[in-house]
Formats: sequence, C-alpha cells, structure tokens
Amino acid sequence: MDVKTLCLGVLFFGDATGYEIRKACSEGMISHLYEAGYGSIYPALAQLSGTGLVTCTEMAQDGRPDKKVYSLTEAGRQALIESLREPPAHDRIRSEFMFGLLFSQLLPNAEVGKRIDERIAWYRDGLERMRTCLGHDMAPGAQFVTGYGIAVYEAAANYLETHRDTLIRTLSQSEDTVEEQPAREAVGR
Amino acid sequence: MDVKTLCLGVLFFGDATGYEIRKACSEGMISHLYEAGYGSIYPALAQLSGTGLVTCTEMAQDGRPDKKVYSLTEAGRQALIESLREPPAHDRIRSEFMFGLLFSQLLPNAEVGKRIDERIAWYRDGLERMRTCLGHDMAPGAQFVTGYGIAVYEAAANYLETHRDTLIRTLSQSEDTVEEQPAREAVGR
DNA sequence: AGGGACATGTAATTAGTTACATGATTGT
DNA sequence: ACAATCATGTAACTAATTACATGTCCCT
Repeated sequence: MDVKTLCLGVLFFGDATGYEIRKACSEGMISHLYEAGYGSIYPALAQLSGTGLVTCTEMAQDGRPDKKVYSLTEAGRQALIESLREPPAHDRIRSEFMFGLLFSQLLPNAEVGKRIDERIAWYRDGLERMRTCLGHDMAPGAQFVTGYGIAVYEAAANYLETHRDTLIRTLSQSEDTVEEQPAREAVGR
Repeated sequence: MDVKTLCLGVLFFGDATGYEIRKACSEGMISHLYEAGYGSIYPALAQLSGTGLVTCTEMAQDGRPDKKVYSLTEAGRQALIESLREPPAHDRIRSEFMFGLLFSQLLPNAEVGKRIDERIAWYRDGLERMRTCLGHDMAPGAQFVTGYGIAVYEAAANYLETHRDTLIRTLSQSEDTVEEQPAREAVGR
C-alpha cells in the first residue's frame, strides 16, 4: 500500500485539494495511522489523475493561487477497494521516544521526565481532538478506529502518568550504586 | 536517528552478531519500537566497525559459517549517548490494518471480523512475550518500556474484543440501507 | 527429503523525505 | 512587520526494502 492508495482513501470521504489531503495526513486523524507530506502526495495525485482514478477540477480563487480539487472516479473507487482487499502489511512503527527511554539510564533524569511529560501532553491533545470529532456522524469504520485511538492513547497516557515518578526514582537509586552490568538477555527476545 | 544508532543501542545491552541484532529488531522486543532487516543492519555494522564505534571478533564455528560478534567500544558508547541526547523525532507509524478498517464498509464483513481477530491474537501473543521477559532483571528503562507496551497492547486488544461485534452489526445494518453519503468533515480534522 | 534456523553479505530498486521555489492573504 | 495559513509543485538526496547469492546443521 502506498501514498496513492492513501490519497484514494482520503478522497473516498470527500473531494479535497492536495493541500487538504496533506493536512489530513500530517495533522488530522489519518496522521495517526499513515503519515505523508507534500513531496509524496502531489506526485501521487498527478499519477492518479493520469490513470483516471481521480479527476481534477481547477478552481480560480480571489488572490490565492488556483485550487485543484480532486474527486474519486468510479474506477478510483474500485482501485481503492481492490487495494484494501489485499491483506494489510504488518504495522511499521518507529518510535525514537520509546527507543530513547530504553536507555534512560544514559540520559539526565530531568530530560527523561521532560520527555515523558511532553508525551503525556501530546496524548492528551490527541485525545481531545478525537473526542470532539467523535459524535459528528462518521462512517462506522472511522468511528471504530477513532474509538480505538482513544482507548490506546488513554492507556498510554495513564501508564506514563502513573509510572513516571517510579522510573525517575529507580533511575536515581541505581545512579549512585556504581555502574552495574546491564543484563543481556533482557532485550534479545 | 538511523539504523547505526539502533545497532549501538542493541549492543549496549550486550555483544551480539548481526544475525542476533536483526532478530532483536524484527522479532524481539525492539521490533515493537524500531524495525530493521539484514539489508540495513549489516551495512550499518560495517560502517560502525570502520569508524571504531564497535569492534568485531570473528569466531570460527563447527560447521556453520564464521560468527562475527560485535562489541560496543567506549567511543561507541559515547556516540550512542550523544545520539540519544538529541530530541527524539516524532513517532512514525504506518498501520495498514487500521487504515483498512477506516473503510470497513467497503470490505466483506467476514474479512473485517477476520482481521480484527487476527490482530487480537497478535496482541495477545505480544503480551505473553512481554510478560515473560518482565521479571528477569532488566535495565529500568527497559522495564518501563515493557510495562508501557503491556498497558497499550492490553488496551488495544480489549477495545478490539469489546467493539468487534458492534462494528460488524453496524456494518450489516447500513449495508442494506442503500448507499449513504459519507460525511466529509469526519476525516478532515 | 524438505523446511527452518543459523549465518553473512551485496546490488538494484523503490519510496519517501527534505529542501527549494513562489506568492497572496489574514491575523497578531 | 512578522508569522501563519492557504496553495502547488519539483529535484536531489537518503534511506530502507527486496531480491539475490551461498551453505551447513538439525529436526520431522
């Protein structure tokens, strides 16, 4: 699955410009599932337009540059369905935040605390957005996914909040217990 | 942060071969935070070896090809600390599973159910592994991260379990209510 | 006899990020 | 005045995936 399918998916929920698609994929709900920037969206849109999976309507605007509003065609709808039908690839995750915490003993305690606090704030912010968007009538799938996001973010934020201080305390203790050999088997599996 | 830092991080917890590092990053605990395959690990290791951040000890083996066991040098340790010190990039997530569910109305209900069930099983499997590895003495950060993983996976599995049937039911209902206009604003933000 | 685990690597391709390039309008 | 938002696109670069290439041992 690539950015082309991503665009088809966004357009399934309604016509949009490249700018709006990017917004959905880097700030909106979809950004929690699949991120993309201008550099991948605009070329994808051009390709989709070329193969007739979307149509593009140029709209002149007062002052601002012309808008290009894209719409899903029936062929595009079918292509989306076909893409969705094949088994989804395994989730791809890359969390430098979590990876860094793995080595929190190598970081100043204040930095560890700061990162956790920032992350909690980030989750809370995401939760607020999700909660407000829930309720407005949305597709059943979108509702399900939003509910899932809320459940997961809530659990994450709660864990960080309840274990933050314990981690810092443990870190402070082992700090002055001279250096200890880190366990090897702890990470291997 | 790139695969080189990933390797330094894995080696911080103990000497390992490229094969073992890949295992940790594609099946082990770390795979939940940062995935990598042979194609990126072996070249990274070669580069790290060239710049003196790791040392490589070749070990002849009965029958099997020679093992190359890598160890973190003091310079490597410092490089790891330096990398970890800079602010972590935003999490990068790509979940085709979740993206697909967003459009569950376009998929056969049985397929939706199957995917959710598979995902629940996957979470349960991950939970089991995490729980068994917890308890063995590990670095405080690793313990914290594992606990976080457990909390999040548990919430995710529970949500899927408790909402699975509701989704399928809703899907079946709207199916024969003719086609409805999906709401546009539901995804934009 | 066949598959999987152990073990290392390279080369080609693909995909995606980042930076560049432009420019008006609106709000602070 | 300055930053942010709206708006579109390209080019160069980086990074990572995939496929290829090889070979033994052990279990079923």
